[in-house]
Amino acid sequence: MLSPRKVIENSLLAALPRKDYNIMIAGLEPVTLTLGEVLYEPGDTIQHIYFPSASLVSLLTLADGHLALEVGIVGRDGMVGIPLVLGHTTSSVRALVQGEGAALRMKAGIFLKAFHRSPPMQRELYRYIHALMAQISQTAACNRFHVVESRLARWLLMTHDRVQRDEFCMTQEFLGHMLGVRRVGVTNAARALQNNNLIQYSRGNITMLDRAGLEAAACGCYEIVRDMNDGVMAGLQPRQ
Amino acid sequence: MLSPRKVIENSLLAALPRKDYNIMIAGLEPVTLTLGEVLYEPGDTIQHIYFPSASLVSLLTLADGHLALEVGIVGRDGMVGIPLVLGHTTSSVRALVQGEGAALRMKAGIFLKAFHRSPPMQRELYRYIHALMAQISQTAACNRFHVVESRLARWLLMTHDRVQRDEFCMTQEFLGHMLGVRRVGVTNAARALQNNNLIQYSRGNITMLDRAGLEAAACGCYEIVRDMNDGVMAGLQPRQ
DNA sequence: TTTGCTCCGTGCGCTGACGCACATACGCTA
DNA sequence: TAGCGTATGTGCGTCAGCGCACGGAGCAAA
Repeated sequence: MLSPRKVIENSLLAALPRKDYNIMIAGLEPVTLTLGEVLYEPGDTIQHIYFPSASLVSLLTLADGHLALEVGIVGRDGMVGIPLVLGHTTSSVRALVQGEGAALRMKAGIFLKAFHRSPPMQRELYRYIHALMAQISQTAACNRFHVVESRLARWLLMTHDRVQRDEFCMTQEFLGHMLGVRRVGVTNAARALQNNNLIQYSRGNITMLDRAGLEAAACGCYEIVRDMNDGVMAGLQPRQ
Repeated sequence: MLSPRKVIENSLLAALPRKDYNIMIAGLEPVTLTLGEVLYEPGDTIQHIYFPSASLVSLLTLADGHLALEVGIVGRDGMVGIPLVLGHTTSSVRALVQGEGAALRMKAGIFLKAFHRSPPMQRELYRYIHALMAQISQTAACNRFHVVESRLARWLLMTHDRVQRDEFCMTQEFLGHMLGVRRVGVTNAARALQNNNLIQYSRGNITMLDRAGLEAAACGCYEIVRDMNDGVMAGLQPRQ
């Protein structure tokens, strides 16, 4: 069975009152998401929703046979499968596992029942959707206006916030798909960051060396999104 | 008082059952939105929500003192003030009136009460939010990957769908803010479209000449977003 | 008719990123 | 320790879009 509550490391679940937590937990099963696994393609019917705990999932939009572009990151702060919450059964983006690790999974039908029985879960998810929309919007502007190096720094920071490890695995090819640029573009940007001793890079292993330095190298978009998220999370407690 | 129901030209309101429509209508007041009016800035507390009927509102993200970038368009198919629906009181984007005309407005507090009393309104708005997220995501990719000319064509088509007039008023400067490019970039793109007899352009007045041609000139993003919206709208009826 | 304002068109040097191709480096397996 | 596959580094020509600056054209009030 599932491990005791305190190790359920997903923020949305952790914030639930005991009663609602029990409603949710009944249908959840622990899974391990593997790097590169695709949870949904655009248009796919959503079979399961996922609450990442130690894993990380990217939401990607595709365009005209082009490269993909990441529009959102979901870690232990969120849920994958948001369309269900909004009364839709299909995903409009690709959901790709970008950080290997643990998650809790639930069948779509069971989730919907539990969701409708739990007003606190509803409130949390709606607020999370607000934060996600803000994240997507800001990322859109960032991808339009800022140079690759700043965007890479932002992306590393956002990832770091969610995996809570100083080292993670990520090839440049993969990063190119996230940022919507060529691998070579990532190579140059990563080397620039490495030359400034902000990160350490080797064969897919990225080590964060200097968070403060990275925040300086990143564009303001990182802070904007982070602060908005804080606002959301802070807002979770006082209500009712 | 408000005009009879059939001229309430907002899709979300028009789709409501009589009972729920009456709940909503009680708090609505007709207003005329004027070109360039800012309904919210990022961080602003939302005082009113708006259901555009003949008007058009752009959702813009700002970045580092850069140009703005449109992430979404709201016309008679939607509502402005979505954060309220998601339990938040502040906007994370700028809402700018981009097409002058009529809308129905409601005070935030009254709206929230009405919203919570009307499950059909809830269902419709949640489904609209799904469509809006899809629109934002796809627009993000489009703004990243496609050339100005295609994006301009897409933008004109999306606007045309919502204003349902063949002519509308829009300076190139303004368009630059929507697409996140310089005015001169718009000039070049607009001239290319005009040279192909797709639009007619003069001192802020754009006339659509050839929709099919514009669809050919636009990137696939237009169709992707439109089809997803159709899916949402089609989905509104059969449920329950 | 002149003045003034807003809007649109053009030119030019610059640069970030692209697309393509090839060269190296690491680490695993045989 | 030779070989192979994956991952990273480099080079080069091209181009869309930028920033800046100025020229011209339509419209309205004086």
